[in-house]
Amino acid sequence: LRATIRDVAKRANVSIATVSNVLTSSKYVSDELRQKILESMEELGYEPNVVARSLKINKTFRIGVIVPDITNPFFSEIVKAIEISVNKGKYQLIVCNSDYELKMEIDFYNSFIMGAGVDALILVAPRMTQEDLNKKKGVPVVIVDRPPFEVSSKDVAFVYADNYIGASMVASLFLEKKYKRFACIAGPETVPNANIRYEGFKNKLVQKGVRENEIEIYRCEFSFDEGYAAMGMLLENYDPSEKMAVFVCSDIAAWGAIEAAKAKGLEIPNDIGIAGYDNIYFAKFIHRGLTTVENPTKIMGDEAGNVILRRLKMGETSISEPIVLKTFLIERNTV
Amino acid sequence: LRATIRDVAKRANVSIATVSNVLTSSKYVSDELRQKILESMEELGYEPNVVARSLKINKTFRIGVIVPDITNPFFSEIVKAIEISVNKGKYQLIVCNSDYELKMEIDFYNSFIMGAGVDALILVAPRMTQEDLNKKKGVPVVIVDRPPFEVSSKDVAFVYADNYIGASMVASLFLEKKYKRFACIAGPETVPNANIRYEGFKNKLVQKGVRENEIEIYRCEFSFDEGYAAMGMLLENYDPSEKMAVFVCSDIAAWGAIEAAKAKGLEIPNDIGIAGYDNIYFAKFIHRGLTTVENPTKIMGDEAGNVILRRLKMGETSISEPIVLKTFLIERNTV
DNA sequence: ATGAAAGCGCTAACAC
DNA sequence: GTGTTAGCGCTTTCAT
Repeated sequence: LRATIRDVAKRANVSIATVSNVLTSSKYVSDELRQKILESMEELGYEPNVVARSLKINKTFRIGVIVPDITNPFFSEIVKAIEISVNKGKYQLIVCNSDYELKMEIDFYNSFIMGAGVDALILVAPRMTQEDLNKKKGVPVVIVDRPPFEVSSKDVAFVYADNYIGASMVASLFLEKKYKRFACIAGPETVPNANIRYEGFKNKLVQKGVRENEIEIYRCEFSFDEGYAAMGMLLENYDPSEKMAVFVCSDIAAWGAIEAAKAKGLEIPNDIGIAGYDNIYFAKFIHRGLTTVENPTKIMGDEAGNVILRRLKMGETSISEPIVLKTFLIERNTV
Repeated sequence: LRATIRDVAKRANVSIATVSNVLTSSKYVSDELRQKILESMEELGYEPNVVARSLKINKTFRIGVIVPDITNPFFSEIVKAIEISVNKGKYQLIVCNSDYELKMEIDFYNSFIMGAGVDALILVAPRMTQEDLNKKKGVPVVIVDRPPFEVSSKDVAFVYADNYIGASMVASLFLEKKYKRFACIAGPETVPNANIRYEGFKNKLVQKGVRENEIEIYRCEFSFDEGYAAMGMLLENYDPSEKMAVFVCSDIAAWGAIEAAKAKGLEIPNDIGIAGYDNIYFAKFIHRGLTTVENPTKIMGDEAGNVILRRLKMGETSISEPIVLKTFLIERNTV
């Protein structure tokens, strides 16, 4: 059995309070006793029980992270950045994959905000409605990669980049490169940013004279496989001479789309132009460089962690204004 | 402030024991009272405090996972599989990135096995020495993707595939394809499997008549960047007519190596053959298909979770024999 | 069927 | 400087 603070106290002939004092160094303890206590700990192989401490001080030093799929590089980059950021404050991450499913996401969310097993919660690209979100109890939450909205609590923060203008920049590029037909393989309708990207893309095109009903739209999940499948549908009767450019909702789906196009024998960007979104680490090696839009995973994760740390360590009472990050086009070789 | 079990009891005019009984459904409670209690909970927005429960029952329903880098697809696939597996038992994952650093790994390990903040621990491709590992206290640990060794505790399990024969299969393929020169971009010497892969590769070659001192060896970390850099060194004065084949320690490093070769204008596999290891999800799309060896992430993660669940839920007292998984060559287009 | 009370391991206020 | 003690929120005997 694991030794407790009592065992240490007994062995060192001191009270448990004194042991606790050397543990937390909250009070001065004479060198003599401190030494004896340290020895006793050593001999007993004692380590404090973090659960008991958590109960007492009402802090767990753990932060919940809900993410659609850790296997998607975009998300794993964010999670990594969050971890690095919060490690500065000795916090650990409890990460949950919702598998892109609303129901799982909500289940995780509810279990976190209620059980009090975490000190804070970070939601990455959540799909919940505003209403679900507002069930929030005591724990501070920060929402990453989703546009901000009115929120009932002063304890919800947002960190994101403006996807509308990001998407409009790819529309401009398509026009500049003289493509004749346009399509968007958008993300799921349940994802706010997916719709925003589509809108930004479409509106810019329309504004420049493209007729709205000439802009094709497809939908797919943010995954390689679904990007591949969506492109397959799009290509069903496509003639390369039409010079089409397609904006795919995310890099990982764009990669799938590219492979689908290649499988059909198409040359990129000559037979078809393809742009992604996110600028994941691997993007520069996808088909000699995927043209995409920067979505700063490292900065988003870092800022999310910072917001939490300020709130938790420095006791900042209400949470910051939405943090909006820079976005820009990354021109490479697929458009 | 969050409501406690006392508040609920008071509001429902019952004792806290009765409230607890409806929470845990460990004892029969009359419908009348149960109803009243449920209502009170609803009205107060009560949810049990998981920390207090953990302290009492000495279970946290959390499992620590230490992984070199969640951003590496090989590892994120494993973590995902572990999560899916342990979710069956309502366990959550605390994931820590050691950033491939021994020191961080050991620090995380120690903090986990001592603090008792987790019910079990999963180490993915750890670099610790046997000695470090044996400091283990009470918590069960399972070690994934590392060859088993004698261990002091009966509470350590192993899940892995035989990397020695996996690597020897790529050597055989190289020979079969009539390559004339051979190199291995191995992983770090601190990683047992990195050495085993190198040995398996080299020994097969030697056994088939290649002279040992003709097999070049380079070392790099399991990352894209380091694979790229290592290949850069190897290529410094390489003449394509020499028909070299290089075995890179992991798919992600192999991808880097491939990009480095492409950057030098080399054609793969004509000017140089490259094989990886792991068969990550993306492998089939790296340069029209990376030739590699299956390292079953899904199965490893799943089995690791199962071992833990059996130990934790079914109270299986000592832990299973090492679980060794199938491995096989995946021939694609880079060799 | 329900309640009283002990106690999980720790921290912190208070007393000496 | 050190010790005594209450109590964090829950589960679980043991009475009744």
